[in-house]
Amino acid sequence: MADKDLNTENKILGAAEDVFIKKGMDGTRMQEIANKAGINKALLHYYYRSKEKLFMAVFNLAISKFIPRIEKIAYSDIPFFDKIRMFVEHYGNLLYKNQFIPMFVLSEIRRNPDQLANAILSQGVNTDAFFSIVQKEVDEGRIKPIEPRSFFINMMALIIFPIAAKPMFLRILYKNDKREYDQMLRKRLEEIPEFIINAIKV
Amino acid sequence: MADKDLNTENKILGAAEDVFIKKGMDGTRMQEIANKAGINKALLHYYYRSKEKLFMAVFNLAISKFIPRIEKIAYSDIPFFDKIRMFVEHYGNLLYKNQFIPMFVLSEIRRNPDQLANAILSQGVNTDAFFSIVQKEVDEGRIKPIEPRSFFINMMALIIFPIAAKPMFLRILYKNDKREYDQMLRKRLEEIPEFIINAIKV
DNA sequence: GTCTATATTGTGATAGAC
DNA sequence: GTCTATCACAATATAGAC
Repeated sequence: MADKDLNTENKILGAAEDVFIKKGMDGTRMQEIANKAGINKALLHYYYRSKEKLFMAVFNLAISKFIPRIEKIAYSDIPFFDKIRMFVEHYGNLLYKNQFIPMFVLSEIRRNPDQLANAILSQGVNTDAFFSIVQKEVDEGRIKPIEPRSFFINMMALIIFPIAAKPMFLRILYKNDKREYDQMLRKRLEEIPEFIINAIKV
Repeated sequence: MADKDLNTENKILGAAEDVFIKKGMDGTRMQEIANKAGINKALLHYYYRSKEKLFMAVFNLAISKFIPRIEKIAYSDIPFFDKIRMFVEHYGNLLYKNQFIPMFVLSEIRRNPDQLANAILSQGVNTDAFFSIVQKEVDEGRIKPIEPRSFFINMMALIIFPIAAKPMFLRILYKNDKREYDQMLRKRLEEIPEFIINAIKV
């Protein structure tokens, strides 16, 4: 972050990403962003008029990178269970490498649900592709009856929750052993699809 | 809240619970608590010396009410799968009736992990009872091999995540229809145990 | 115990020199 | 474009009257 060879605007955005995503809107100080970017507070306001606008730039950037893009996998020509495996592997890895993202998004939406949910919707989440293939599996009797949205929520819960709740589970169940916790998270990426498949197969 | 027949200290604590649990430490203003309690700011400091101390009172109270107490179910004399059903039913209902609790706990632990995880640990979470009965089921070949902590996390994920992420899923998947979302949450309490049982049964 | 008034501090934002 | 200095306001906390 804040590399010497970036222009000032990008240095600011990079530093703002770091701080906002770790600490959230309310927990972030403009001073900390300025320090991390190697400039002073006044320049933040020169490039982005307010904290709110800088935050929205970071939020929209985060959303654009971390919204699940499932159309490609959904419409690909592989068996349904392999689609599950591929999605969990792909999306789980993305979040594993960016572990602060889930709590960032959840916290900010809790703080300001209407505006920020709209920010997500306006970037075009496309879950319909996923829902229709799940429904088709159900209709054709290849998996147990399940409401596609519930199924989606189950899958996201199993992927996201252990990352979002890491600060808690790490201390309460794993004696603050970060290495072991991350090992568990990686192992989950293989176990979750099988867990799900066993749960729904006929 | 702030009923006329409560003494001042309890009026304050009740009002503080309402506000802190919805908005978190950073999002809460002492003025709002005072208003909701029907008193003025100075009295808050008379009873609780600082915002921090008032917050800790609320946090510890929340923890004492919402930590899962699994020993009783774990050691009861019913089949393992019925224990799962009973726990999901019981704990799920508790959180369903207190839907702000999960994000409150997760957010605050993210903000201040060491102090607040200790606050939880010092109230004595007892997950060992649960872990040992899961391990026994595995050892005796009645369920598929699974690490007890992973299993616990899966179960908690399926119960908690749809509540914690409600502000997001409600708007993105349910067109802001609160009634339908709550209906889905209640229905899940019956579906989750079967989902889990299918996933692990041999 | 409860109030009003005020002190104190922190922080987002702006003015103005260079 | 970038800086220093400063403003303006919000929020916690305290003093002191009753």
